[in-house]
Amino acid sequence: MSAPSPVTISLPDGKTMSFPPGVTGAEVTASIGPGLAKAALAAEVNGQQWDLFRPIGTDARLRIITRKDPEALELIRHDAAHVLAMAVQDLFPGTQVTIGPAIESGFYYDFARDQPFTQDDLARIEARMREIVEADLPTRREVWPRDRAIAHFEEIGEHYKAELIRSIPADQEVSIYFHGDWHDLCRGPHFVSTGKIGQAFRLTNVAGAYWRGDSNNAQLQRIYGTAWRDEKELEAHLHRLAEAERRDHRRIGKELELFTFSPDVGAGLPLWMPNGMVIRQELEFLALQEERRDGYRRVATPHIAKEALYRRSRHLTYYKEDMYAPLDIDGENYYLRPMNCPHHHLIYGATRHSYRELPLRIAEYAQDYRYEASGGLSGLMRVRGFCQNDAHIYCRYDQAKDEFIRVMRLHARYYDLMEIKEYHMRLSLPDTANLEKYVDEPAKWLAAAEIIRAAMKESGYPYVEAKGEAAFYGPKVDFMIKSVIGTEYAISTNQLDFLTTQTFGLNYIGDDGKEQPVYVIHRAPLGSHERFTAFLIEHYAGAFPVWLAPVQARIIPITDRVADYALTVRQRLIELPVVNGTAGLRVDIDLSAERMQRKIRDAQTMKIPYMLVIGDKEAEAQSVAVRLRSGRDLGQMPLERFFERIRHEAESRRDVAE
RNA sequence: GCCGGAGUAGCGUAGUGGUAGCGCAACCCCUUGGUAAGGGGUAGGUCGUGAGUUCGAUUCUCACCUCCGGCACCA
Repeated sequence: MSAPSPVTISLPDGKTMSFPPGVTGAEVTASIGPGLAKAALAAEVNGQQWDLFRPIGTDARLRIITRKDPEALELIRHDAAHVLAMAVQDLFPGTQVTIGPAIESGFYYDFARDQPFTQDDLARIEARMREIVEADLPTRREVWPRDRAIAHFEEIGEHYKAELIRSIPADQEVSIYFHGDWHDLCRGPHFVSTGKIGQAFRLTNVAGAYWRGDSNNAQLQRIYGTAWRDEKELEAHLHRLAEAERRDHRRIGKELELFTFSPDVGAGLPLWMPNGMVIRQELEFLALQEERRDGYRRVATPHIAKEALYRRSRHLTYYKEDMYAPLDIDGENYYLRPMNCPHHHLIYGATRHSYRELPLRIAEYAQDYRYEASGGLSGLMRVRGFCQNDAHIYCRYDQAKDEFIRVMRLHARYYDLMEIKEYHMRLSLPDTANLEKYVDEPAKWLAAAEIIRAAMKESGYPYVEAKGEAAFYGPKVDFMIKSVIGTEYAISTNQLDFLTTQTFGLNYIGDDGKEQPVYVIHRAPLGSHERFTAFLIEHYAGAFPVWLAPVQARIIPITDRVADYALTVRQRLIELPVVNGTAGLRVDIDLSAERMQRKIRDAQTMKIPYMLVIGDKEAEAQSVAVRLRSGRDLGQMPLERFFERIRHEAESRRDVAE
């Protein structure tokens, strides 16, 4: 980093410009080099817009950005990507460059090279990058005709670059950025020299990535790095990563003994342990209560079905790749079901329905199996066997919007209860340019999308639209969350289906005595047990509220003298009537020979909400000494008062503020 | 599925061409202790699975399984 001083820049018409006192002392850099090819339009200094010149028929701009500016981050990262490419080509001649953008928290560059980069290579590359930054090579921008650029990059063996330029319209010029002799096709902007990047960067990892994001293309090697304005920011970022790792549901799932996997069962097929099962059951019990309030009725259906069912449902047309191969039973193909809709549709179809009895809402926490791509499996977030909080609502066309809204409100109740705020809603639509993934009924797609838009508008929830994300049978609203490692998942869904009435012949008798088609809403506000629990583990960092905690209270006797009293307290807690509890309170007792401090530590490690310390004083007073996992000591509390407190928390599903 | 990396006791890890240590957990003994680790001892591993190379493989090679980081996929 250069010494703080006022900055003077020469501009194309010979004038120079110096910056006002406000930026004196700050590091000031320009987005394009002093070899500015064309004139500047405007500059931004400390957030203020400065008009400098009239445009001279060009898109070239001068923007002044100090390193303190948040925008500097993107420049630093983009510059770092260039310097990364320089270093790689310097150390590994013959490696072709492709693209290298700035991304959230860093940058990457994709290279074409036969040999993989090793961890040692990364260290060497990073060292070379530091030298290039130290050398402070000046940046220069040139504008070339497209054809010259293609010829040039082909000549120097950069075939990927040449291909990129070919996709630019023929009459356009392209900008080439030079850092010393090294140069790259680039739109810019860049700092005036490589020294402006600073040294607060790290190369983090290498990964495979397909050329132009298409798995039919060659696979390139992507080197990722992180870059910041100063060491402090870098440290803070690394610290955040470490914190995220501590919340990772895979790690906590192991520590708290919630679930496990076995190679002998298979990839993506989770085994729920007793502690994890508590969370499942409590979620299911919550769903049971909420759905009963909303008029749902429960059903139960098998995990498999014959091929004919999935032919009829169109799963074998649109969804076969995601299904496990069939089992041959007595010469017939049976499939593990990937969804529950067909089974539920058969239940609807088993009886006649009058318009008066609609909507009919049938619900089931139902097990599904999907043959997800092996590389996409991730802990409980993405699995091959899972249990969905599923329900299908069969209604009249004129009821669809209101039913959809009703489901949105159900989502809102769940999200409010669990204080889930970090998510966004996505209206998932078909890709009209690529309809083979979807049922070919353009008018019905439009009508369904309009119902959802109207429902979303009326309920007032913000959302974004996304093409190519719909189900094959209809559009939907997905609730998108991010895992702790930054991967986005749909955690809840609310879908509209116009196909089923045709494929399954589902209808109702209208007030005119004639058969009318039904509309179907598929919904899973709690997603699957697997993904939702994974999310909750990370959301709560394993410190579940009392209603979800596998163990809600642990009794810690200080001496053997009070063991009998401790056992009595435990039994009274277990038998305490709790309206919402699936099976009373979950309380255990630490009768080990360890010291109290040690027992407290063990309970803390398991993130148990309540530690009930019992010694002679408590036994004498028929009380418990209550410690919260936050570390707060609530002191001695009469038994009855503690019973009231924990019962209230379990029933309301809301912890008392600590 | 693809590219790369990795699999050693329940968990976290060290290590080696001559069949393996450490910490935590477990178990036993001593300690009966007042809010995050008292002390001592014992047991526990066919080093992911299978094949190959070798006098000898946990170590080297290959295949498979599983996991991790990305990419692609993701109702």
